Amino acid sequence: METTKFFSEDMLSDVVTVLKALADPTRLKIINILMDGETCSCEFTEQLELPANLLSHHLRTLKKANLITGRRDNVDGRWIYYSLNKEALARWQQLLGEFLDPARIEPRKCLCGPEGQTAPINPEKVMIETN
Amino acid sequence: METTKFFSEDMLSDVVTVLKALADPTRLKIINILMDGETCSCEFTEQLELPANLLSHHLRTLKKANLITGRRDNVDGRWIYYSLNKEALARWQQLLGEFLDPARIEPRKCLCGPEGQTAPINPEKVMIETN
DNA sequence: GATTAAGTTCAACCATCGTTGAACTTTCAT
DNA sequence: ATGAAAGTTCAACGATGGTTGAACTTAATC
Repeated sequence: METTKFFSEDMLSDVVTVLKALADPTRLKIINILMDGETCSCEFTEQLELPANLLSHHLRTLKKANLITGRRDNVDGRWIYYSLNKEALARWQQLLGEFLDPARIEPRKCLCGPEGQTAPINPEKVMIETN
Repeated sequence: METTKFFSEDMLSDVVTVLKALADPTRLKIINILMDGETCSCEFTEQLELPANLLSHHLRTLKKANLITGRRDNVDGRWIYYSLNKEALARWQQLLGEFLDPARIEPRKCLCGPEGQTAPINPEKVMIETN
């Protein structure tokens, strides 16, 4: 008997990648800053006080998780602007919301242990057996 | 000028703890199995094919994140049953859902870069200046 | 072309984490 | 008490990941 899988095996890897990308205080702050709209890296270094290379590393991690995108400045190509991937965010909000949904929890109790053997929780079965 | 914080500083650590607890394929599977209701560890070892100590380690991580609870069998105290912490799950579903909400993304563009200096995006301001 | 500025990449370090095997604890059975 | 079973804890290993400083790329300026 196999449990119904929520995430397919190939999707599991993506889920873990995104969750790992989210599981860092600096990157959570980056995402929150990006909620204000397209942002240049000067705001990151100002608000996060990170060296440029470390900021680059975290942005790279978020990029690999497909959570953000970057584009170069039209006037001065040295500058880069970063934005949240709105579609990806919506997708993960939805998927994680469904996965964590407490309504999915079933009231079933495990019957394979000693407790389930000696004290069945099903009242109907008790009635039938005692008839 | 400071960005509006979504997670308070003390809460940030809890968020990271939960996200790190979730960011592992085995633990995601454990959570999904627990969606079927209270479960003894025999189901875990059967479905996950993990050595007992490794399973114990992952359950411990989920416990520390306050995502699951355990209780001993009433008949045979050697057995332990695990359940999802429904309230915690509901709370994180809510919080992560709000945090990731794409509706929070504002359309603002960064004006501090070269692009913003030479080509203002505000049409009104352009009208006024050319008048 | 040389120089400066914005970002990235690289190598190295250190901490964390998943994994493993063994020792240990707790609980029940004989 | 002795022994077995269910879980936990411990120590060690290997891999991953955040951090740092230096070298490198790319792009604009002189």
